[in-house]
Amino acid sequence: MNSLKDKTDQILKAAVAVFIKKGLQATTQEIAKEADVAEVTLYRKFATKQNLFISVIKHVLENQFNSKVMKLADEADTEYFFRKIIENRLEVLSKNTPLVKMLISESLMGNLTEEIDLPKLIFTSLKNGLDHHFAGDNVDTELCARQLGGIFLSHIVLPNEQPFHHLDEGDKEIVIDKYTRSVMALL
Amino acid sequence: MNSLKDKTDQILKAAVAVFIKKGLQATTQEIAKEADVAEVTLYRKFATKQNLFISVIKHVLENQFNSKVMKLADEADTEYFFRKIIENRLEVLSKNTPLVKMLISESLMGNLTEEIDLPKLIFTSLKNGLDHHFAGDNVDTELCARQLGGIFLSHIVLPNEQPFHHLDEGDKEIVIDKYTRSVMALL
DNA sequence: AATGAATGTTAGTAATTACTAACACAAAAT
DNA sequence: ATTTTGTGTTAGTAATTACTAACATTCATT
Repeated sequence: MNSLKDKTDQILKAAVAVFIKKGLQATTQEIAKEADVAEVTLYRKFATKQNLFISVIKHVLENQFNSKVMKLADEADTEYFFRKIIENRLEVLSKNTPLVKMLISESLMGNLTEEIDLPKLIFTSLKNGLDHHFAGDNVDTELCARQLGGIFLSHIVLPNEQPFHHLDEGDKEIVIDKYTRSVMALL
Repeated sequence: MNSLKDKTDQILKAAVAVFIKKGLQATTQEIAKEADVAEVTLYRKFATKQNLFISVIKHVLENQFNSKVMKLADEADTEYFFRKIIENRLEVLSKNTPLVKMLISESLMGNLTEEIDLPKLIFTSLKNGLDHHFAGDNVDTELCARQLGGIFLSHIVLPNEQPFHHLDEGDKEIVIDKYTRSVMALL
């Protein structure tokens, strides 16, 4: 028999894995099995599947997608600022592609817009950083944020290997440079 | 009682509407009700829900997303070429946002990748046009296609009103111009 | 008028699934 | 030692849902 240690983390961890594979349609049965707990334990801790789902999403948003945009926004050099944002976000995204795919999918389906407006989160996180960096300047930060978001989305939605895994370091820098130039062309 | 005219179109039309709202999770009951036919009629014509779903998607892909990219690719002026692609695709997308959201969502969920690889469709449609236009030139058409795709995706996934509905014609041209410059910056 | 094709109606099956109740048990806290 | 807490087990309910069978009906064609 299992120990009596609190199973909450165990459940959350398993739920992430299962929700990534199947989205909100995943069953509590599957999750319980993956977590190696009784199904009822899951209900005792999270009451409903929907609630577990939301908990999982909040959990991963807090722990795995902390944006560096604001920290970088203090940087004086705009080109460097852009390059670093792009570099950092593509890095994070490439390590969480299945998760992000699921999040976007569920968001587009309207399965989490009430509690968590993911597109808005992405967008305003970028826009706030840009607003900070370009404070006082006459820059269309909304368009820039959209463009940056588009670059990231293209790497999630469009077909591709893990970004840059097929490139050596030199080529990778060239690509990020090009992205940077393309965003700067909006200014 | 209803006429005996073939109900196939009626069902397809209703199925589009319902699938847009609920994705593959929509029930045949809902679709039959929306189409004002008996549920069994739907099964007699499409055998399974999955099959109806695929039929619907093939139908809309053929009828509503005919790409102009190839036609424009003959255009000599690269800047004009880009501008026209962007203009046209954003126009089409803005008129089909809910549909495209559903398609992307289901694609990311893996509910249609076997039969229809939507990301690949989008990507290769763009890339083929670019390859044609830049034949012989040393241009990273893959990166360009990704960038264009990113612009379109940003308008689907990120929060925004219908693209350009809040802008007058002059502002709209400015934005498309900026997008064009940003893609040209990749060359 | 008779036939056939397309559709509707009614009824049902079998599987899934979110969620609950009741009781048993083990370990930690008191 | 007793209580409390966390968990497991078994059993179940009520709802949903893809899909089918059998038969009735209506319209168009001949």
